[in-house]
Amino acid sequence: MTSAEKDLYPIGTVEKKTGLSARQIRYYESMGLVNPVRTNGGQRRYTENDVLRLIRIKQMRDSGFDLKSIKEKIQVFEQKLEEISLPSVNPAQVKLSSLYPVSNRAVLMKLLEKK
DNA sequence: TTTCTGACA
DNA sequence: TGTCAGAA
Repeated sequence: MTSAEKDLYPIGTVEKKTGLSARQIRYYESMGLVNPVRTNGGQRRYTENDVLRLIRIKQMRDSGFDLKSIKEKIQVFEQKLEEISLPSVNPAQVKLSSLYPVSNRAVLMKLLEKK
């Protein structure tokens, strides 16, 4: 199986997949909660990971968290991703299994499709 | 037709 | 957040 994770969705599809309105999706982006890429025409294109991230945001929102808390949560998450991505870090020094329930870094990176 | 930005209720 | 306008 080749690379089966290059799908990009327009905001309309994301609305259906997440249950959020385009208004909310764009607003969350302005708050730094998601970073979709843009087409030449300026339209937003979301990856599967952006969709999953938006679903998590929606769940947290429904759980009573304000956007500020959610934003902080995401920033901490991104920060941890950087840590485990640093080639200078020895796997033995990072208790990956205690941070995320994945068997290895490749799986995690694929799940989050980060550089 | 769909999406974009800005703006107003 | 919803929704309208005007443009792409």
